[in-house]
Amino acid sequence: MNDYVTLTEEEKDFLVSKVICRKYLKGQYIVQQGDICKYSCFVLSGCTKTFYMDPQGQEHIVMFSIEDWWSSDIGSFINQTPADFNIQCLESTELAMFSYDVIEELYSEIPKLERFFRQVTERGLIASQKRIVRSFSLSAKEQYIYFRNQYPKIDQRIPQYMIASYLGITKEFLSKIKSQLALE
Amino acid sequence: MNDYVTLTEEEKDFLVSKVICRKYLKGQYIVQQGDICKYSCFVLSGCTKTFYMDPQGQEHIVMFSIEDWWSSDIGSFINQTPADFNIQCLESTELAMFSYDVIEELYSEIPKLERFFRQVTERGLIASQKRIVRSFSLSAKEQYIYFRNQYPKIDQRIPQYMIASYLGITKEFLSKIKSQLALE
DNA sequence: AGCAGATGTTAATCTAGATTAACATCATTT
DNA sequence: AAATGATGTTAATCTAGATTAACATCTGCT
Repeated sequence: MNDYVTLTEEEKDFLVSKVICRKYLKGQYIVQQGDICKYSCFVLSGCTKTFYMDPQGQEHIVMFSIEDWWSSDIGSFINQTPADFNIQCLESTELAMFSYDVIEELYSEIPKLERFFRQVTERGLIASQKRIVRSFSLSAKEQYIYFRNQYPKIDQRIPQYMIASYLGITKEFLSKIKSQLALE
Repeated sequence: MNDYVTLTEEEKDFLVSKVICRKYLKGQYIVQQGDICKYSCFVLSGCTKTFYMDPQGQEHIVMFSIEDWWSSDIGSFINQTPADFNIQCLESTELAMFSYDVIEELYSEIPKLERFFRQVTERGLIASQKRIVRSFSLSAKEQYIYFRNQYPKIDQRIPQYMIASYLGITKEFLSKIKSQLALE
């Protein structure tokens, strides 16, 4: 965060006093579908997956969040409505958690943060739109190659079947793609 | 916009003095892929399509913007980098255009606008994420039904082959879906 | 009126990716 | 070390949606 906003000592103290730092264990849920998402979380260490469970019980992974990423169901957080997504820790994960009430307070106390969070959201929107374009202009194989480049480390940290779910394909087909790529 | 921010008379005057209102004709481009997107545009009347032209020359429609929507390549606008998308008018279209330089000026003169644009971006991000989820949890037919409900009017205003492109399917398959739905 | 270009439909064939199921590996637990 | 459960691979078959191509309609234009 230091890269994006410069805060005075008092502002820093105020911010730190309002943020909740908490550690979750592997497997624990930060948000469950249907809950109201009370916190917007900055990942200090570890890894989370954000996923949607469809009526047929199929899991669709929307994003992975690793160190220095944000993790929350923004739709639920912003409007304080039931979450569409589950967020679960794939590893032991440390979070800096901004609660809904506190974030409004932070905006009025430290107007620079309004700008900061606008920019965070802008980057999120840009990434999300790019993902839509990829999903309909690239083949599954191309998307997997893109994924591998985008997250060179994450690939080793999470199981293949979750990568398949993130890409919107089956684990069997991902396996086929990987063996194809190995031959090339 | 009046629904989201309350401005004093001076603020209103200042805003109006900085915004460019312009009319485009059907077929004209507001942004072309590779350009730097200089304006973030609010659609006063008419309709635009935002699309990506892939290396094979295939057109992929990312969104339609009608009255009261925003239309821009935010990625390009925010970072002042070459645009990934084309934005073209499907009808004669009136826009309120906020230039990159002016928007920064507006944020510092009228801090309330910083909040307003953060909220606009948040709503955009929520919509974009929901679209991703739909694209991998709904069949083409279900997505078309969703589209028809979401934009009951747009359906009559734009050609079928563009709707197909928006849905990420071919026009022939959309035609098949429509005749299936007509029988039900 | 008649022609050209843009849009829409139908039907036959093709393919990327899904599904199913059998088997392989690897960790944990007992 | 054997057993259980979680993960990964391979191969056979199936299907949603793509492609191609022929034919309608529906413009506007001369």
